[in-house]
Amino acid sequence: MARPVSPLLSPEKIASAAIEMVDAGHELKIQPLAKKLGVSLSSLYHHVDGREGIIQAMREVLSRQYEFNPSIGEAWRDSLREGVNALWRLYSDHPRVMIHLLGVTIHESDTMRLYESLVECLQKSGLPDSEVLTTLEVLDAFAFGAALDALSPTTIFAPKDAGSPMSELLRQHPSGRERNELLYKRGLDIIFAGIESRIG
Amino acid sequence: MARPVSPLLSPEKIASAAIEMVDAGHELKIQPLAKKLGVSLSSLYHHVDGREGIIQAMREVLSRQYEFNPSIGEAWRDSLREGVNALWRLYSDHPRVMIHLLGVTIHESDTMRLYESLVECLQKSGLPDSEVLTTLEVLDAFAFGAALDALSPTTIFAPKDAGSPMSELLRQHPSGRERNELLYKRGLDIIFAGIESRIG
DNA sequence: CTATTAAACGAAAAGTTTTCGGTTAACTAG
DNA sequence: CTAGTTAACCGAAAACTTTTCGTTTAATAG
Repeated sequence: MARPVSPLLSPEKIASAAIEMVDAGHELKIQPLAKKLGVSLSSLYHHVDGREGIIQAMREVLSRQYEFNPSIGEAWRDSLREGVNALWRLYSDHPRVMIHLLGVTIHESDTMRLYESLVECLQKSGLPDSEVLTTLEVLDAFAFGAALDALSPTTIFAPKDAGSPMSELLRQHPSGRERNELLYKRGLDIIFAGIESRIG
Repeated sequence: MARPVSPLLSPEKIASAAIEMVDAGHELKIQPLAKKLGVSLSSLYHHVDGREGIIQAMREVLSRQYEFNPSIGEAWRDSLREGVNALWRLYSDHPRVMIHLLGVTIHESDTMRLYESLVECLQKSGLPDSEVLTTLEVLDAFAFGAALDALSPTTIFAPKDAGSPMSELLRQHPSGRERNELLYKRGLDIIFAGIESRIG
């Protein structure tokens, strides 16, 4: 086969397929990716610079996808919560992809704007300037950790002793996605309460 | 070479070398690992079940290394803080190893005991039973996220606009290890304050 | 003392990623 | 409306990694 009338591939198409693949729990392998895209293995190399290039492309596709426009005139609490939720969605929709992106830094262009919005919210909150960035980092770290938590097996804790204080609690504890979402919501509530107490 | 007088290898030795390797920022590859251990490639396969087996062995070595014995009669705040610090040390001493362990679940035996201690602290705090496990998960997710944050490049935020509100803050913001530790300490303070406000 | 198991090795096999040479379509000048 | 260049694809080979296998010899058990 020679050059087709319209291109079959593009960095975006490759990245999207790779994201699907990784989200589905598969390893990021080039051969299966080519098969999924219906092209030959070597064709991929005309659009991205190997495995590493595919990861870069995934990063770009995801940054573009998760924009955030804070509503004007909203209370800082609400804007901040919305903004962290956007971050959480980015992370928790694609935790497996995030692992590949860890060394790479998403922090740029579109995502940068999200962080800047969050900084503004925190400044409005009355938090001293010296604490704003660290607080943002705390929120980010929590959202990220909570998203990766979703990769844990459905039952995380499995105490040997059925009579332990933990076993009793586990009986009424949700699992799976429900557990993960509760963890995020509760954590955010706790951190917000913690921030308020620093302000007041 | 044939069977040596005393074995050159063991799962523990292999795991420790692998942990060193990964901590140093290298990929987990079998050939370099064998070289580092001064044995032939194939010898490793007598002690561990391939790559996956090495990861299991790393998990076991690390779980054993990070035990935690809460002091009797301490205030719950102090015990809880100490316990979370133990978790944080485990995660932040080896963030790159943690990435390999993500799907595998450390949560067992030694580490399990740590979680159980933390549950007891939280119960003593007066938090309603229905919130204890989720709160533990929040602390764990934060510690994990904060540890992975250390893998980010030294300067995380790099706004284009030098006059943005963020740029000003960045000028007085620490970087590298200092930044990461501040983030953890502040986050823990915030979460503790948040927990207190739920109790009170 | 002999049989079995353990620990190592080298070489081959299996699996993945990357490169290369070849083919044809699209684009760009003149 | 060519002719030359570039773009997009393919198949095959090369380069790397991981895993398996057959062989050698030391330790250990009966």
